[in-house]
Amino acid sequence: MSIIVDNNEAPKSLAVALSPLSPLPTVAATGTRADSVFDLLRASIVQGELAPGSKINEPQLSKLYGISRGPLREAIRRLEGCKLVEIKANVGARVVELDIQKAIEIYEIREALEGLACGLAAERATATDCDQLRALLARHEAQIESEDGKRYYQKEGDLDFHYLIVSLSGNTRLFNLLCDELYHLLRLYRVQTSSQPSRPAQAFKEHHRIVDAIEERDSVLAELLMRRHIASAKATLLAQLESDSEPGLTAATPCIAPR
Amino acid sequence: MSIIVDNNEAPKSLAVALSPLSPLPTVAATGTRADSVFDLLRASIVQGELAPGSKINEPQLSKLYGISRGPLREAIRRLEGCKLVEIKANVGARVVELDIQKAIEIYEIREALEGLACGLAAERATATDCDQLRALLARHEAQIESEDGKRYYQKEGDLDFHYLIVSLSGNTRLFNLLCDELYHLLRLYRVQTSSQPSRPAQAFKEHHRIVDAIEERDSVLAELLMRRHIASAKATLLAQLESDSEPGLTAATPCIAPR
DNA sequence: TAGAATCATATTGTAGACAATATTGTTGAA
DNA sequence: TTCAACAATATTGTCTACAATATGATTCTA
Repeated sequence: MSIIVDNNEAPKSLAVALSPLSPLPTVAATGTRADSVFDLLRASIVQGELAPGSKINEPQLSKLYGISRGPLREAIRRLEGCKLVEIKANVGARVVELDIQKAIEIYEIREALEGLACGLAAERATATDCDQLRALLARHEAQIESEDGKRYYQKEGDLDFHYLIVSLSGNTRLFNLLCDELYHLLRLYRVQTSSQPSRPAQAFKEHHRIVDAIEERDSVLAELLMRRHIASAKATLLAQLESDSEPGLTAATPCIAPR
Repeated sequence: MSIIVDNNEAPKSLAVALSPLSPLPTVAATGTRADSVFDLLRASIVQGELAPGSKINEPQLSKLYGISRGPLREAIRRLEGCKLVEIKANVGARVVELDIQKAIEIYEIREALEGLACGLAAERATATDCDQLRALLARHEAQIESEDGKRYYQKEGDLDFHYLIVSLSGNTRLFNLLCDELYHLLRLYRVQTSSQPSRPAQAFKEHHRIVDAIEERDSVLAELLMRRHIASAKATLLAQLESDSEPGLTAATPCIAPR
């Protein structure tokens, strides 16, 4: 069932590049065309290849991916469910436009949900789970040495940590909510503010404290620390967005617009 | 904003009865067929007309609603986004099966999110907003007198209150998350445990205390009270689900399966 | 020239037919 | 009788074509 799209620019072939972003193995394997294209489109949006605010042109994309508009439209509906595109009847879909207001809303929600997740993780994590957390932090410490690793840590490594915590919460709906929806939006923001100095060292320290609390089964503290951690991240992001907002938020984004 | 449920069996015509459940006016007006059928299907699922676990048969439903499978499939994708159906590739969609585990997960999330919403509402609510809340409570008090009103209060009036609080939070994404997704699932649970004695008087008292806190701009207290309120509701629901679980949760549901 | 109405074009929404896959029932052998 | 392989059926996945709507350009009028 290999599908080969041989155009040079923009999105890649269906088989390759199923978002190297996802730390957890997604199904994919035997999915439908609609599923594959959903993954590809999501990756394109999240990586900024489809610029925020840009139009989703169905005939164009269906030609690009080599599928008909039927499954494409289903994929777009799923993207709508993830809040990555907005659909207006008889007009079509556009990639979501990010702004400071939306960032605030997302981080308010994230703070509540990850606080919950972290508290639950503290109640439910086994010794093995804690080992896993420590191992992840050790890896991050190593990566944080090099400049490349630092950049990775800022971009994806941080999310790795949060993925793991959320999965340890044992609440699968919470996991889906955060990892299948919110985190992809966060990536979109990170692409936009890619020139950040950020605060990897500080974040790393906070991660350690959070794991301490989880190991001690202190769910109240774990929740509190995670909420603070996210509040800090929010402050950092907002500061960057505000400093960028004058020159024009969307204009500054890397954008390979579909012709 | 009266809510009337007047259908006897199964889905209705496209024009009529676009889910009388939604307290807030949804767009609908000029939507596509896919939008209309989405609303109808969601109402059918939420009201238990399409039994939990039952198969979504595309040719059947497309004939029933008088549309082709294209827009129907888009509607089903949207239902998947709301977690009301589960889709397996090459097999199809089934109405979600509710169980105690899922109820726990939903209420854990709800507690965190509505706690957040209530805290935000306390920070942001204007005097007019508070008047609105008081007025709603007064109406509920009147309704709670009669048996019919009591039943209404248990079923929908309670959600009215929560809708209002969430809308006062000023966080539109939070509003969508709760009102467009979670609350519909809650209704599904309520249909299943429709024989409940419940605790309307107690809930009413708690609502009043919550409004007190919001009026006093005490966001920490408002969050705390809301979380407790939902924790109580969760305990009530779980007790009912457990008492029903022996005779068979799904078998006991009212179910008018599509022929 | 400015604005409104009209027309041409492009894009979305929908329908129906076909292909691919899963499900069900049947037959045959052990 | 039971199990497995196979065939028949039903259902999902996909494609193509057409209808409905929106968008943009053009023309006409004030």
